[in-house]
Amino acid sequence: MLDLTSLSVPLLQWWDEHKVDLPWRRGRDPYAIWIAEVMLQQTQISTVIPYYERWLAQFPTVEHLAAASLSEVLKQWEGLGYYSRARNLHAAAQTIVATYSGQLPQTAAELQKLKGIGPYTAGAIASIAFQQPVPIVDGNITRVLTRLADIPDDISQSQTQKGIWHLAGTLVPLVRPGDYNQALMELGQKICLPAMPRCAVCPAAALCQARANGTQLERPVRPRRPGLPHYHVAAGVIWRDDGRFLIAQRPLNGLLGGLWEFPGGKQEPGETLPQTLKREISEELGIVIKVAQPITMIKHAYTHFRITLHTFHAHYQSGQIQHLGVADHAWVTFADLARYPFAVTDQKIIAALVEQSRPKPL
DNA sequence: AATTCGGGGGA
DNA sequence: TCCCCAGAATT
Repeated sequence: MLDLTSLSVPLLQWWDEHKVDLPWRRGRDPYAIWIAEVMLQQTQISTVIPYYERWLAQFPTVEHLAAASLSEVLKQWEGLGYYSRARNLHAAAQTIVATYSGQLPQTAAELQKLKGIGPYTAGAIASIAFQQPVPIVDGNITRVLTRLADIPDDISQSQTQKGIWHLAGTLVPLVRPGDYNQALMELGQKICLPAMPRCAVCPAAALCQARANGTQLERPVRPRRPGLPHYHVAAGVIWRDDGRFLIAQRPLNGLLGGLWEFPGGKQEPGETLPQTLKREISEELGIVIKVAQPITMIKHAYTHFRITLHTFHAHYQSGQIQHLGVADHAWVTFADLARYPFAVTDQKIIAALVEQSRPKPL
């Protein structure tokens, strides 16, 4: 049987020499580490850094976050994706203030009771902020460990995941567990790369079973993903006679929950796009509109499907607005938009509107 | 156990 | 294009 128990020694030695300076490594504030770990869920470091800096400036403590409104919180998260993370951070902050006296719990088990904190984030906070010798497993560590132990099983299977977590648990050292966990992730990020692992400079190369077997590029084993469906979506900038236009807030749960948008929806078979828009506005808001000229067309890929978003000018005609498929609505001017959190596609619509309303050069 | 949640970066 | 990313919650 393979012996990886000595892994932490060369790994920590490598990390002490090569570790990257990151904003969340400059202090020991558990709150700041929590924010960083949640932002880093499924999100790359370079994407997170500017959001992290702005967040801590706006919400420097858990009390500041707990006291903020959901709109303020979503506005700070705007563009980062997986918006339930922001809603859960907000809710967990209020729990921490109300039932933990404003202090994060120190054990992984207690941390995991908070909204938005699962096995990874609980282990990360417990080991990095509180020096608890508990394991973590993320995408990087999954790749490193399936290579070190040359695990041939499909990592999407819960049985395989369980095995990887168990292996990770046997490797965590009692000294510097947080540094060790970060080092293992950074090894995956800098050395044990998905398509081109740099085995020649890897501090764990001598221990690596996949390297010995020549199977590095076949680890980890993932299932194939089917092709993504493609939808056409119509959205409207619906004008009222006083020069204001309509925006709507999406339901708090589900895709882009709580974000604002130009209302509309998916095209159904046999429909023209203007028909789609008129129908969706009727179904979601209960009003009748007249669709006018097209504004712009935007392509966007989500995790499980792709869309082409067609946006039109439109005019309010009749009916009283009801919240049939939206959480809220507002009649606004351009100057109002800065206060509302929008998804990236709708930010592009706004940019197109601004561009078209600017006087054209001759 | 499988699906649903964003958006960007890199090969 | 496709893969990948310091995953969690829901069904």
